[in-house]
Amino acid sequence: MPILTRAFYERDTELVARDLLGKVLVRIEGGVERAGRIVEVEAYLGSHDKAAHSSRGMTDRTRVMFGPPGHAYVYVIYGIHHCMNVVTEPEGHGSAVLIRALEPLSGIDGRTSGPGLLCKAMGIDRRLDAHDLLSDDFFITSDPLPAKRVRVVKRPRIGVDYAGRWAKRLLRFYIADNPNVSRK
DNA sequence: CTCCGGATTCGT
DNA sequence: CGAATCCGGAGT
Repeated sequence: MPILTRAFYERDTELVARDLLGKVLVRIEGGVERAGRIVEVEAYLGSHDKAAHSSRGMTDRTRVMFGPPGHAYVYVIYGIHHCMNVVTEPEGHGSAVLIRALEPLSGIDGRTSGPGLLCKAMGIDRRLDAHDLLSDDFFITSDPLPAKRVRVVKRPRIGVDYAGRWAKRLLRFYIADNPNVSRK
């Protein structure tokens, strides 16, 4: 199972988002391995994207988004849940891909359809913010099985109605007919 | 320092 | 449809 390289992440964010579908997110903690196939993502294009956290400039929280690609950007939402992103494009761009749903593969207890739910099921929290995904305990690999031909659905991103015209962009991607997608 | 609101989820 | 519940970010 080859781990995705820095070069994979250091590309156009929409391409990375699309290519992450079908890849496998792995978290190993205390000898326990948890893994899930990525079936739904959203692209946040950079500081010009009004729906992206980075559009408010670099702050303590968003510094990771402006950092080098291939790192996790994990933040707390509504004081209750965590959301996980992977940083994309060259350092300084402020772009990332939000992981929104997984198909459970191994070691997973609980639901994985939704950004907060999958973080809970995978044991992902703020301690993993800024964690390098080119590491041996938290990474993304390509599918160990032969790549399937999947149809990708494009929709507006969820929960960003405040972002004006950016709310209309089709930057949410998911695998068609996959039952683990958070919503149709 | 205070105040506001959120890339969500769950229960009514 | 409203509550839960914390913290980042903006303003004083």
